[in-house]
Amino acid sequence: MLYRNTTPHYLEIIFMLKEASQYDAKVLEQNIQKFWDEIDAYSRVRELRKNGKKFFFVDGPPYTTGRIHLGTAWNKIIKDSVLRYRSMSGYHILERAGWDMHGLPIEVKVEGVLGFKSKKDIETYGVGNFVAKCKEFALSHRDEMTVQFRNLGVWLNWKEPYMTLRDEYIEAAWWTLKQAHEKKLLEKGLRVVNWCPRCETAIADSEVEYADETDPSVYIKFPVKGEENTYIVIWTTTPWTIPANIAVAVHPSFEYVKVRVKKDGKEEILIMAEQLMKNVLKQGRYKEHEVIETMLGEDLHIEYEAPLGEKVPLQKTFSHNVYLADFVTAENTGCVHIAPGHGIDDFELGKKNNLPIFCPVGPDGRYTEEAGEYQGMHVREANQVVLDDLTENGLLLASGKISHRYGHCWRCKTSIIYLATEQWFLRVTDIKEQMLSEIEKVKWYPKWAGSARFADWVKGSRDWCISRQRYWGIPIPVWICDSCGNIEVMGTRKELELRTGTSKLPDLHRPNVDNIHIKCKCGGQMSRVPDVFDVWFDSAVASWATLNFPHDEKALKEWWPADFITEGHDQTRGWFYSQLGASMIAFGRAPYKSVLMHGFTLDTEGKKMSKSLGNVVSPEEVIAKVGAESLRLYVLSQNAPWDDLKFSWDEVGNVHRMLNILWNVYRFPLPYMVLDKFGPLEIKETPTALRLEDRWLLSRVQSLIKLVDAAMLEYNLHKATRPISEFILEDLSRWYIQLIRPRTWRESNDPDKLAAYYTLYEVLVTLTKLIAPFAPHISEEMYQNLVRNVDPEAPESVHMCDRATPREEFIDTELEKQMNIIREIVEASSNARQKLKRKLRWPVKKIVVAPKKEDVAAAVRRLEEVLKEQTNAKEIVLLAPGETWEQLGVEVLPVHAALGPAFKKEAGKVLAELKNADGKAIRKAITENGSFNLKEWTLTPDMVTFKDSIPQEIAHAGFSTGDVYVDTELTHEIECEGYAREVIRRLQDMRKELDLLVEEEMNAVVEIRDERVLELVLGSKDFISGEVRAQSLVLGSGIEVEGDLVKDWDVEDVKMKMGIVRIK
RNA sequence: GGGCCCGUAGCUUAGGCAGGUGGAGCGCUCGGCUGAUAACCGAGAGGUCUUGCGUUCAAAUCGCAACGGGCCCA
Repeated sequence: MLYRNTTPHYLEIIFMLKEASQYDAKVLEQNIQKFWDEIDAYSRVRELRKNGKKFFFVDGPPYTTGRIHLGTAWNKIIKDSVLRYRSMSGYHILERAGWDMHGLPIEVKVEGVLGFKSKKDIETYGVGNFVAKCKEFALSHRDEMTVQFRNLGVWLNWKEPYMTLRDEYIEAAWWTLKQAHEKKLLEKGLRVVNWCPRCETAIADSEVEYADETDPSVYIKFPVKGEENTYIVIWTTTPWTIPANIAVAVHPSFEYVKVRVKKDGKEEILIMAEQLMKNVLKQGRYKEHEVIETMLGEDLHIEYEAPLGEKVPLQKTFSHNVYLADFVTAENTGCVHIAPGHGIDDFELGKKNNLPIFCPVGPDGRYTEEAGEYQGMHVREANQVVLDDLTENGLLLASGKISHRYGHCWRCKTSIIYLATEQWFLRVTDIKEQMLSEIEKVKWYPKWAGSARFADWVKGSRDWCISRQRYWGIPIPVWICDSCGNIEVMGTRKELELRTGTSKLPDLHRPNVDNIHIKCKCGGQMSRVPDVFDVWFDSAVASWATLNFPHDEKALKEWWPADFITEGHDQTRGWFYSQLGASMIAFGRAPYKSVLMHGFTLDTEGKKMSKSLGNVVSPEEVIAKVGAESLRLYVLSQNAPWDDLKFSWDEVGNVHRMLNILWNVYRFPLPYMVLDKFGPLEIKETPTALRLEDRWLLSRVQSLIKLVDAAMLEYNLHKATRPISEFILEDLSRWYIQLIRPRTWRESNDPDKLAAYYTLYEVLVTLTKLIAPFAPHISEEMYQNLVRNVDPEAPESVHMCDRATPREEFIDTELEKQMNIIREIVEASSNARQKLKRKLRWPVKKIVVAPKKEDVAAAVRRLEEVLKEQTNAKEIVLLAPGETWEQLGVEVLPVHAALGPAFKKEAGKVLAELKNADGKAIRKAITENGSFNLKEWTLTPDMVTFKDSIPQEIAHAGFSTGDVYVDTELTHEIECEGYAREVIRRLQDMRKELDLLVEEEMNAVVEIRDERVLELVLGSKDFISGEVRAQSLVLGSGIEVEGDLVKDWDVEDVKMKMGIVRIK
């Protein structure tokens, strides 16, 4: 790792430095993050852009439960990359990290710590004490999570995050509710809500989690009034709701039947949907049946007796009838048990028909006094008791079990129940149309996230129940008069203080605001509704709360609405929705202009990561193995952002390898540049000595910038990062670095070498800026060394630089295409070499390129030198497009099926002659004249086919637009060089084994037993000495070999013994 | 049960909107390079593009259905 000079930049700064040979991500990242802290890079970058175009981003606040997981890491990495890119593009970014800190999840955790079982325990402990514990929990977890996010290199405003527990935030929520009240969108009402009997609170639709559970599946007979032994049959999975039954619903257009059935000698008449009769009779094990009447649902006018009337006396005061409903489906019996106090559809039907909303169950899940004999029993235990009672009454037709998806409290996992309770609602159904039209104005990435998914959810949404009967949350700022029922909503702390005469509330949480009363106009006393807000309402106001509205109206005018937000697809029903709802109420428009919806992280099998499956991979684990940078680039490049990400260690490893190669590419030229005192600042103009390969790389990097910009415009982070990796691997590492190696070794200070330095430097600096948003650490490291160490005037951090922009003067797309062709030819030639087992170390006499098209020929002509070097060929022969190489023979392949019938007995002779005939002549005659005379026989085109025959020492391989022939014939010159290189490579290998420095000299002895080979190698003695830095080199056969290291070698079946000696 | 998305080589994926011979990386096998070197490079084998039906001269691509996975809802 290089020593970084962090002293103020007026001091003369040294020069580029060599880098560590190993890419150690962890050390590098820690150093860089420390460096950012030291110079306060984050704040200075924001300050630097403060005159730029405004870009307002709202961070979807993670819930402060503890550790971050891979999904939250991905989420923040996307945010960070987008914001860094925007910042480098000149935008003035406003963003605060956000924390969601209220609500049931934390209450449940704290209850767990304190060993509480119910709300009573909390009340005994004291609401103030409990709330203090919750606050402490939220704050400490926020600190832990902040560290984890920062370790990912995520730059958000961590110093001034918005927190839902702060008074300013609470006031934003209060203010918003006041708007709802003023616009008559706030309503208190009796509704059936999802209810958690453990937490004793209403739960939002969006808080209900669905999971499989096994429940009773029972068929029950309700006795029809005035008709003996006649029953209407219903089906339910919640027998505990039978004591609250008020009605039965049927579908108006289904056919219903009255069936006479017999079992155990008893006869009864059952009513059910015609199409479900078979099922019901099977369930009841009725052997005989007879349909006695058929009618439509709308004609079914029936009154029946409450099935448990004698147990629940209140039931005797209600009348029970059959009603029509469209929601009835052709399942089970086609007759639906209706308990308006315990079901949403039931409730609606009850309201419509003025039925009593009978709900004999209390908040704790126990039956109330209204339930008669069942009073005090918990509904969970009631199922069996109710079934037993029904059996006793002879009303249970069948009883079984069913496994189905059922709603649970998302935090404590208790099965929810439906209860009719008094709750506070936001009437979002009144503004649904406006919400839908706002959705269309927002830019969604991908499109379907808004037009299909979100719009669909909003269409089906109901009024939003915002009240919770809990403690740790924003208190609902509604005061009601005890005597006249008048309502007042407090919009701010100030308003509350003015209205009540109180001041110096420690904060706005419960219980501080609980015992404050207001005098009503009517003279009565007003008290606060004891409820707190649904937490989703907290985060819903984030976009203005983060701007400190309502206190700071100026900020709202300048920044709001948000330019961009991004969250996972679960937030469709969550934050995308809650924000839209609250914002429509408060401001009448969507609070965001564009939304990127991203996916979920799954395990390699594509399954959800969960603790119970044991397949969870934590961000820390990944960082510990390969560093944050690899994780960042992995999650950005692996998938399209909106697809789910199947986590794979192998792929993470590939990304890490790519970064390692980038590291190698970057540090490769440093020793040479340092040695040569290469000064990039001294080069004011593009060097004239640029080779074609230099111009090619310069052009490639400009094209890359354009690709990245185009992808970022659409938040296609995968399409931005993949081409970068490809450029690093293919263009830089595999091609350009290989091409310029000989140039960098040159010891003189010639323009050719400088041109390579210039190119590599220019490209690496550009690349540094280009990758900075995605890989902020390694790019900073490279920047500090390549730029800051050379130019004290340069911005202190790469993140303070402007984004890389394409330099048009370098673009040569023609050259890029031509280089691609050359690369294809090089690949084909190594393919061909491999066929004849001729290593690249051995030069070849010539390479013949047979192009199919002129552009291939043009590429070869233009880039001949590159081609020659990379194929290690002494000569390149280029044929005209379409031309056949004259050294290829033509093999004539006889078509026996045609020759046989034509020449009969003589066919054998013809075949024999054909073998020795001149293939080329035959092909020429056949193609030009349509026939060929072979002695006395005339050959026609149907009798022969042709194939190019390739001489033995020629290796052939095709590429997409041509063919390559490699002439592998050995000459004296080639053998000299080949063997010399074999010897050199082995001596180098031994040097390394002895840990000799690159420039360190040595003495060497090489014994070669084969006289001919010895002769060949002797001819290259000086060449070898130079390459391996040998002061003395002794070559011979039968000589004594000794030294600091002695090794036996087998070089292409020739035995050699080599010894080298370190010079002290 | 409904909505949306996804299903391509052993693994991770490109291509799909605009139909015309399916392209990578990893792994595997074989080879190369050796002044990036506890690195790097090349080649080869590997695919009924989940299944079925349809539209079309032609379907991985368009349509319908089924199956499997994910998120959301009932």
